[in-house]
Parts: sequence; structure tokens; C-alpha cells
Amino acid sequence: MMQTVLPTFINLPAAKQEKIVAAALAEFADKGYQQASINVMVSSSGIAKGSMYQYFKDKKGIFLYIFDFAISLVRRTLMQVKETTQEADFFTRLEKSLLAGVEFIRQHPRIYGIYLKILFDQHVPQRPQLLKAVRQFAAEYFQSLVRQGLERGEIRADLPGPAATFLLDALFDRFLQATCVPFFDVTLGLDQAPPAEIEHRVKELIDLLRQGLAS
Amino acid sequence: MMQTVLPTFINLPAAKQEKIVAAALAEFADKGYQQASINVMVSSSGIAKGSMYQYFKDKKGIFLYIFDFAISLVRRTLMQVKETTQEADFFTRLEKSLLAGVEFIRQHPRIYGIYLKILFDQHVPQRPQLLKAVRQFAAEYFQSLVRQGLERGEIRADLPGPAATFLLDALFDRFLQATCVPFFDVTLGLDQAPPAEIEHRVKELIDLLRQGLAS
DNA sequence: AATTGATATGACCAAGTGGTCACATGAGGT
DNA sequence: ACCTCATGTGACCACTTGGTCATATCAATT
Repeated sequence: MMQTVLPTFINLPAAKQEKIVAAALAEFADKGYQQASINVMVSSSGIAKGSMYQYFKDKKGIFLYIFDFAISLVRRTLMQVKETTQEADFFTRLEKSLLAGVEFIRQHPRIYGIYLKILFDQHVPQRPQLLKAVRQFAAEYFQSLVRQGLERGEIRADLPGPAATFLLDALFDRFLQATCVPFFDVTLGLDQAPPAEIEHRVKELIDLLRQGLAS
Repeated sequence: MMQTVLPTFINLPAAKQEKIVAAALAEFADKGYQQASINVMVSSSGIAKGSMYQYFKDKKGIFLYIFDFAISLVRRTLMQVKETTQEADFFTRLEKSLLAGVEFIRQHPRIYGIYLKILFDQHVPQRPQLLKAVRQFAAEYFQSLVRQGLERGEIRADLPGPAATFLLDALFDRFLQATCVPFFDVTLGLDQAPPAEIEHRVKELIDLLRQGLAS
């Protein structure tokens, strides 16, 4: 994905690499691209500013490396969820997928933070490509679930596939946002909710998807 | 909402006020709060920098004024939609509401742009209050629709109200984002879609809500 | 010990930021 | 014509930014 990491960084001892990645991840997640400060990154990872430019060509290079690191972790995790729920029925798979998303964010809040910061910021380098990569991946995940659900006859045969995918994507992303962005969700109070309540809400929402709203 | 407009601004001729508001709106919508430049605002509205500080206490003051201006326009519009669809059935009301949202964004893209920029930016002044104000308003709108839908027996009596509200909120907000943020929606291709297709997609999604996914 | 080539460093640079202030301008009242 | 007072103005301030570069450090080879 058009990296601009310099070989110097690759040759670094793993521990030092991790410190730098952690610092950059935290800063980008907190401030977004433009507002993130390289001065903060270097001082919080304990290296000199000049060193940073021996590791990466420029700020854009740092960001793209971090983004690549992040998205590959997401991909691996989601693929694993997909495999381990292979046998379950459609709605159970949805449930497990959403819970896995919640757990992923609990473990890697800054990765999701970067995604949220990127979403609506026109001035992020390579934004079209980066955004498309994330969104396409999510859409394909849901498409694949829907396809299998149709094949097994677990969902209506006359279901408009793209619309269903869109709905799932919308609901899931919003649910995840609600669990980790304070003041964002005023109806379910998901942020900092205990796991038991989150599980209950997931079940409730998926039931809603299953049955529909009409009487 | 804790304004910091100075009387000097209020006494300004309306045309000059509008130029300043337009410039600030455009800049905040494009860059978000921190990244927005007062230098750009003053130069694009043709006033001196010093003048800006005779009109507003500081950057925060400008932003809060603009936000207040924006949200009151949203409130008025949504209230009007609510009234004019009073007699329609639940699902028709949903349809009209979503289409009204699309139309509002078409006419005031920068207002929605500010909302999007604020959503995930921890460093916006008064963020908790501002975000809560917007979200609560949307939630109450859907709650009121759901309540009336229940009373009229148009939706299932055993429906969990908060979950339904959450689902509607999620879907609608995502739909609106998809219509105006390029590369965001890869499944329906809503951005820059012709009105006829948007209407079709709205109907399709609301039908999905009505009937559910299950076979 | 001497040499060499890669890596580490932080003072420094130009540019841009939000905000200030001494002064200029103008309208109204005497 | 003179004074007054609200308003307009842009040079200026301290500060931060991303990025550079001459120099120092270090490890390996001769």
C-alpha cells in the first residue's frame, strides 16, 4: 500500500519498533492525522526527532505505516471470527461477530480510534484508498454472511442483498461507536456498560433485525 | 448555550453578519474545530483579524455561535417535518423523514459537515454538551415516532422501544453519511446518486425494517 | 588503533497558529 | 470646528508545527 518506511526502521530491535509504533498509534488515535504532533510522538517514545526521519520519509509515511499495521490486525481478527463461526446459523453468526467487534475495541481502542478519526477527515493522505479498503472489507464480510444465510434458507429468499448488507453495516458500526464514544449513544447507554448488558443489547437488536418492526 | 458573541456583532448589518457566518461555517465544516484557521475566515469574509475579536471573544466563541446557528436550523426543519407528516402511518413517516434529511443535507452540506467533524473529535470545546444536544434531539424524534406507531398498532406491541430507536438512529445517520461522504458507502453507491435511486433505496431499507430479515 | 559507513541527535528553519494592541477611522453631538 | 466614543485595522507576539542538517556516536572491519 505504497509504504514509505525506511529500511533503518525495519532493522531496529523489535522493542524499539514497538515503542515507536505505540506512541504514533496513540497520538494519531487521539488527534487524527493533521493534529497529531510528531514532537509528541518522539518525546513519548524517547527518541530524537531526527531519528524519526531516519525511520520514515515524512509524517505521511508514519501514518501509512501505522494504518497498515492497524488494518492488517483487523483483517486477521475478523477472518478468524468468520472461520470459527462457520457452522453457526446466520443470526448467531451476527451475534458473535458483533461481540467480537466489541471485544476487539476493548483490546485495541486506539486502532478503532484511528478509524473514527479518519472517517470524515478530507485531509488525510490517501483517504479514498484507505477508507475504501476498510469499508469494502466490512461490506464483503457481511455479504458473505448474507449469501450463506440465503443458501441455508435462514433468511428471506426475496431479501434485497445490498440493502441488507447496508443495514447490518450501519447497525454494527453504530453499535461499536456507541460502546466506546462517550455521550454518543443516549438511548441504550452502551458506553462503559457491563458485558452482560452489552450481550443483552446485542441479542435484542439482532432479534429486531430478525423479526422486523411491523405488527 | 453559554454564548460568547459580543454585542458588536449583533449590531452589524445583516449582510456583513451573513458573510462572516458563511465563512466560519465553511471553514469549520472543511477542517473541524482545531484545524480551522481564523486567518482563513477573516480573509475569505473580507474583514480584519482584529475585527473578528470585536465580534467574538475567541475561537471557541466563534465556533459555539456557529454551532448554535446550525443546530437551531436543524431543529426547526425537523420539527416541521414532524408536523407535516403527523397524519401519515409510521413507515411513511420514516420514509419522509429520511428523505427530508437527504434534502436538508443537499441544501446545507456544511452544517452536516460540522456535525460529522465534531462526532469523534475529543478536543472540541463543550463537546459533551454539544454532542448530547444533537444526539438527544435525534433520539427523541425517533422515540416520538415509535410511541405513536405503537399507539396506532402499526408496529409490534412487544417491540423493545429503546432498541428500535437505536436501530432507526443508526440506519438513518449512516444513510445520510453515505449520501454525502464519498467512498464511504461501497454497497449502495449512494453518494451522488440521482434522487430517483435514493428514493428507491429509502423505500427498500424501510421495507427491510418493516419485514425483518428472517424467512 | 585507525578507518569507515550507518545511525543518533537536537539546535535550527520557515511557516502558520490564536490572540493582542496601539492606532486609524468615522459618525453624532455640541 | 471640535470632541467623544464605538468600531475597524494589521503589524506584531509567543508558540507550535513538520522537516533539515551539521555533527556526534557507535559498531565493524582492516
